[in-house]
Amino acid sequence: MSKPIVRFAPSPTGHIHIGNTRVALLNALYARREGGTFILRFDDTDLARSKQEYADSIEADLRWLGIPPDVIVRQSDRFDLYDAAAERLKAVGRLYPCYETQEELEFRRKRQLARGLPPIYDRAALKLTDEDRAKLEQDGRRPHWRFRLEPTNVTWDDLVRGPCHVDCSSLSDPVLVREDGTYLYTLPSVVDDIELKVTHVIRGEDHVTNTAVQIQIFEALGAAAPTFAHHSLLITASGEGLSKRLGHLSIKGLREAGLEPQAVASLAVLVGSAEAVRPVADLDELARLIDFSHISRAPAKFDESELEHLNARLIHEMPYGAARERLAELGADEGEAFWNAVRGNLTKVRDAAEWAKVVRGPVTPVIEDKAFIDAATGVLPDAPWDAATWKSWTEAVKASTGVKGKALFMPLRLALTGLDHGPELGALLPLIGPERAKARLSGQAA
RNA sequence: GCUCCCUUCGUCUAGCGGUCUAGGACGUCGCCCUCUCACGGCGAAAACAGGGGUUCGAGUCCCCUAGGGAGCGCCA
Repeated sequence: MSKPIVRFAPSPTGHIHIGNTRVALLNALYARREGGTFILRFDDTDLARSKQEYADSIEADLRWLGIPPDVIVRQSDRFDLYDAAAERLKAVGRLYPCYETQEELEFRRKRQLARGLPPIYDRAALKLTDEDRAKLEQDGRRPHWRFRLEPTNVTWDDLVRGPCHVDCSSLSDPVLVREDGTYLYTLPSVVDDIELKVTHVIRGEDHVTNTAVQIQIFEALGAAAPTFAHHSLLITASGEGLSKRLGHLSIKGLREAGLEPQAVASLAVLVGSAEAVRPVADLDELARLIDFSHISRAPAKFDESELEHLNARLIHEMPYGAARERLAELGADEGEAFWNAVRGNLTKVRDAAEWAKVVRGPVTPVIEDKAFIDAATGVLPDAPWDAATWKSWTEAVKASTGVKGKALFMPLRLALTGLDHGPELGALLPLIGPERAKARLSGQAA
């Protein structure tokens, strides 16, 4: 089998969210695993709503996720192609002009709905004579163009959903070209899939009905339809669908919240599949876990708070090398020993800054029993300090004061770090060092 | 309103007629580790939406009901 060519085709009319990310990742990772090509195609035929700002943001999000596209195309650059395809469809009688206004259509839909009928276009325009059309044009009416569907039961074998069928006699002939001559998404999508030799269309199940229409267009254009894979949609824990309104679930928002891209990717790819949702640090490994036949057909409820858990677990095993650059950006790069000491206490990498401050200071010590702390200071081992220093010191304190257990350790922790919780002091003490430790034990902020 | 899809522990799911007293993961709870909070280890509780069929036998097949999702745009 040849290398797959896939595409992620957002319209740049907003920021992408975790639901879009699922589509992007499934496409990109599948292509990566199979040695194929991942195309980012901006479906920006709606010039009024598309914005460069959003296109830039989508590209940045994909890079952050670790799936930069191999190819980027813009539908707004490709109108010639669509014009040619439209002409071809007109020539074979599959694209016909209609003159109803949007108000008329809206009215008819409402009336059909009210009578319990599906709101389907009645194809009145097909009955128009040349004279009728000439008269309408004379009156200043401009046509929009519909694709004439064959009333067949279109079937395909979906990689996720298995055998699928849609009865096209229950569908409206789709409008392909607007009154102002611009294109709706349908025709450009099919034309580009043909032109770009897309082999697999991987997208959400909201496109299932569109697929039947598109298969007819592929055929009308003399092309073979690609393979389709329609995955289930994500819904929030409270049961609502995802929309662009959910700003905090935008990739931008998640990034700004300090989450790791791998945490987001792991959830987006694994939820709603037979694979256990778990943090996968390596995108190649995540790619290996994709199995279209094991993606559920039911909508997957996902819990945002799971993102934090995933993130924490990712960080607990994150090697210093992977964290180093980020720590430096935070001004919290205190070396490998520091990272290994604190990572188990972190939920986000940025939280390391708090512990860097504990190590580096200044820390305001908390001392309740000055006599005890003074006694402990008296038996402080000489420099240099290492991982064993804490143990030998606390044993000396125990021997000289008779204090043990929590009563021994907690006052020392509070004096040294100012906090009642945190990483093991055995690891922290050498990082704090004799100078700062002595100052803190004497009650000074250091 | 109509069409399509779906319904197994709290959540994501395994299950494709007997191997299911229903398995895993996350979460929860308990125990262990331990100077603290975490991490880690071990263990426990926890589900076949409801009702009819078919069958020797149903989580698995069929029908109905209920619930959920999607679609029915001169949006994508």
